Amino acid sequence: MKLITRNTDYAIRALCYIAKNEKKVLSVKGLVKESKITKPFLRKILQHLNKKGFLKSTRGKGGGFVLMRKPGLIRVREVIEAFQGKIQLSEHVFIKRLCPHIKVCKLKKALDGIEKNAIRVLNSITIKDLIKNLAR
Amino acid sequence: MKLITRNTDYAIRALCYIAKNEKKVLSVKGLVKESKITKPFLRKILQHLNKKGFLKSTRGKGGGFVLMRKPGLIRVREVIEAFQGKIQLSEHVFIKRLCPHIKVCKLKKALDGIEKNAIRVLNSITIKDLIKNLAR
DNA sequence: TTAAATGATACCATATTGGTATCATTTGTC
DNA sequence: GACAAATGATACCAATATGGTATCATTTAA
Ligand code: FES
Ligand code: FES
Repeated sequence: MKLITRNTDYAIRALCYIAKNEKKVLSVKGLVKESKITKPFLRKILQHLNKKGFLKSTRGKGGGFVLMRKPGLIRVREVIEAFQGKIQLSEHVFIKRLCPHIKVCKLKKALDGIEKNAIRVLNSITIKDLIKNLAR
Repeated sequence: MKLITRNTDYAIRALCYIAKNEKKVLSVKGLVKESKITKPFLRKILQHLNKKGFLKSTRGKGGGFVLMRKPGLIRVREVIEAFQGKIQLSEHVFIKRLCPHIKVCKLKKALDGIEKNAIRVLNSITIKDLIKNLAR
């Protein structure tokens, strides 16, 4: 029951690294050295980030990726949702048929609350926030 | 990314139903009617609840299950953990190798906070709370 | 003795996640 | 134009977790 899958985790790291080198066009090859992820897997992740509008790619020799937006405008919540779909922790209702108790169910309300909190927190953090502390 | 799996969901419902009929020994057969779950699957869930100390079973003809503790002492968090293991939302650290940034990582801190909140909320809800509203 | 119950366990089906491989296309450089 | 270096698209495989079924053994009341 992880909030963040490996895909997403890698994606966030990749974005951080690209953000630290703003302006430069970074190829997968360059990123592989930093991240210790295999090349084909990282490629897949970057391609996805490209499709979802976080990165802009340039093809051909000397190509690579740059950020589409400023790091301060990329929210962790968005990255998570790009890879894992909308954050929905509160699915609890007897399979799919709508439970007759849903209006009064304390558990449902609790789960909704937890979800809301998670979304709020994750939405408040941007890539900029993450690279600030990582001195290295 | 659900906080509660089907197993757990069913288990909670079963506990609620048994709690509403305190004192009575309820067999799987009886519960099946109420819950619309198949018998073998429900059996598995009840057996697990038994092993984990939520229910006490009596075997043989006329046997079945009763609660081991008062509904007010059965916390939703415990039931979740009995089926899904410890609530751990915050796994984010470059696979398993401990990330060098873990001390300062804002994301890690955020995830920890979300997890803490979830545990707190789920720990505050008992089976008693859940059956209070379900008039039926 | 029999029927009704749970205990234990092994098994299968499905979905999700994690990861690899391959071919096609673009583009800078010689 | 040839070639190499890059991404695009896509198909595929492996591992794991979840959801669910089946079967045989054991206990117990009547
Ligand atoms: S029991 Fe139906 S929504 Fe909680
Ligand atoms: S980046 Fe390592 S703990 Fe967050």
